[in-house]
Amino acid sequence: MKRPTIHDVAAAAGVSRGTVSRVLNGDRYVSTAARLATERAIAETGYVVNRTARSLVTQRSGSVVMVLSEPHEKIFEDPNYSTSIRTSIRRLAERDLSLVMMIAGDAGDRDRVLRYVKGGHADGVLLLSTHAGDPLVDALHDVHIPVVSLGAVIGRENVIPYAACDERGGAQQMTRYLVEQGRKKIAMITGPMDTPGGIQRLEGFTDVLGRKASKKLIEHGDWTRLSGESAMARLLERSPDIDAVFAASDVMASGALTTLRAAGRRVPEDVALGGFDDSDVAMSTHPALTTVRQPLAEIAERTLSILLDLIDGAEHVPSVALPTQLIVRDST
Amino acid sequence: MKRPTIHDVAAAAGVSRGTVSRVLNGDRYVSTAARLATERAIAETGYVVNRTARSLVTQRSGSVVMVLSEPHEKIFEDPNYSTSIRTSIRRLAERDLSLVMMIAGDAGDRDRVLRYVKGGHADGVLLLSTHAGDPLVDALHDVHIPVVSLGAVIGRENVIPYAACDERGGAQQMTRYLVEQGRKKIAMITGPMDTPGGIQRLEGFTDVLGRKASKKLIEHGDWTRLSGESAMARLLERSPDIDAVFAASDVMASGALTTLRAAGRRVPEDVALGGFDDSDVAMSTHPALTTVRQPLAEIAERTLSILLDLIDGAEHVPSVALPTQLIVRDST
DNA sequence: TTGAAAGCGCTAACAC
DNA sequence: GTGTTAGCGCTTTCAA
Repeated sequence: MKRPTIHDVAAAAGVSRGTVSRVLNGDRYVSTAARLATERAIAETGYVVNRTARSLVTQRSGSVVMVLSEPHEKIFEDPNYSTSIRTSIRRLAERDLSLVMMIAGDAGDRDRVLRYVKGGHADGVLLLSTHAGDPLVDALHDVHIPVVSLGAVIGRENVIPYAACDERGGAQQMTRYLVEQGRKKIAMITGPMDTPGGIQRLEGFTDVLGRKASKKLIEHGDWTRLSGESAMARLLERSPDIDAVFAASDVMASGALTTLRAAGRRVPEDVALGGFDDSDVAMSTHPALTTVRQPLAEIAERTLSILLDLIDGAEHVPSVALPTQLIVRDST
Repeated sequence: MKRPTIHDVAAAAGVSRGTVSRVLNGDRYVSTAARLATERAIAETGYVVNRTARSLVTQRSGSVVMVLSEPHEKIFEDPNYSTSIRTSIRRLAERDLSLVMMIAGDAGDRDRVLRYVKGGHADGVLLLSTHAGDPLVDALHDVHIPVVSLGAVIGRENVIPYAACDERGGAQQMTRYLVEQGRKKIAMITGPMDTPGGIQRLEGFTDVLGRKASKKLIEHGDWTRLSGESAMARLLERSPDIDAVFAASDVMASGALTTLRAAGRRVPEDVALGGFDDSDVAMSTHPALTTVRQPLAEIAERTLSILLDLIDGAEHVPSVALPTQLIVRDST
């Protein structure tokens, strides 16, 4: 049999389609009798609203797009995505909103996202890992749709609200700790310099070290394990007497660890190694990584809250930066 | 200004809405003149089709749901998800289908998924990590919607088509290799026994070892690192003279490694350690893990192909099991 | 408090 | 080849 429509329910309940719609949407102008009859009819017929039809008239899609702006290959290499995605799905589901995932790695992808949003198929956009200068950000903003970012969008901090950890403060914690441990020559492996984690963790590093944070002691990675390995190799070649390294992510730290070990350096005896994120890998390396924990689940929660507020019509919602925590393990 | 509709385009092009619809949908009965005028009008007005309106009449949603059946907390702990999700999004986007993600951890979740699908909001369902006996599987099957699973659904192998690696063969490869290396007392840490990876990798293990695969040498984990640690501890306590361990996943192997090291066992000298998946962690442990590579990207591709064929109306599409490859590193 | 009816934007059948 | 038109299933005035 065909799927029952509001029409069938109305017939079964002996009321009009308008009334059925009213009880469906919790309108208060419905008599108890009509409501009861309708509810019974809904149960009997096994009726399920057709969101498509509803969307057509309400102009609301009932879904949110999550845009992953990382180039294809690297997406998800970062273990941090997991928590964010899980949290987003859950929070959205509570509001009966669904999560549509899109990748925006190249121009074609960005175009697809834009068409999708312009087509009115999303009530909000959740940006992940957006790099500075991404044209999609402004394009999206022009569409006048609620947009939020998990982690700041460099250069658009004031136009796209976000929730993030205190990147700079976290990096300061780690650097200060390394200094307090008596380390004299501390190097850093940063993330990409067009991401907040790349820029701000380096800022925190130089905040503490001042002029001791010389160019020679800084290398850039791209968050991958492999980039950590090679950055560490360059660092070691240039400054063999390094006695500490702060990698801007645990994954890169794990890469650096491989290089250090291959070079015959003992960790932490010869070189102390610090990571960032407190992701799963931090526990699986040997020695386990001293790292900076960022409250990922809470960041995701807050990001969603901002988006939902925006969708509910809030004009402007402030961004938030949550405190990090230094987790000392065996690598320092 | 309001978003232009097919009506505006028709007016601008000087044709009827029907004609616009025809060029939009690639109908062949359109004169070149009309087509050109329409295309120009589309460009001029910045028109984007409203999929909602289209869905309402075509009864097609233009999206596919990916259902993650893992209990909430564990989702994504498995690094294998990443590749699957990425591949799915990409393949679907090529067909202009979008990917909606839903979690089905508890009864309420399953109900939501079912309502969504029954509501006609998905043209197909992609199952991930479904456990044996999951009631959602049969419920979904009853809805008569294309359903495919990434990895077999235990107990429903013949009703839900799937793509997977040759789980059993892969486990045989590893076990045989361990035997060939001269290991005498080989233990195994399996996955959950209601998943294909849990069951079939153990089968491969016993296939090779025969009665030497005694109960004493088998422990069950749940794919997490922690479960690998504790399973290893139980194994060691029961049989201190173990000289090899085959963990059904790299993540669990990395947990086992921690326990082995804490117990003073050298890997691989005292105990050889094999994993499964060839995920990122396999390279980040020390020593790097010997493991069984499963062609994740291809498995995901094939899964999507099956689903798309089904959506295109194919009656029955055969499941596939792709060959694995033994990757020898330093842990054996 | 309720019913009737006008669309939301699009596709597809039909007539020309 | 092309225009016209009848819905797809729902919400939301407008009257009553």
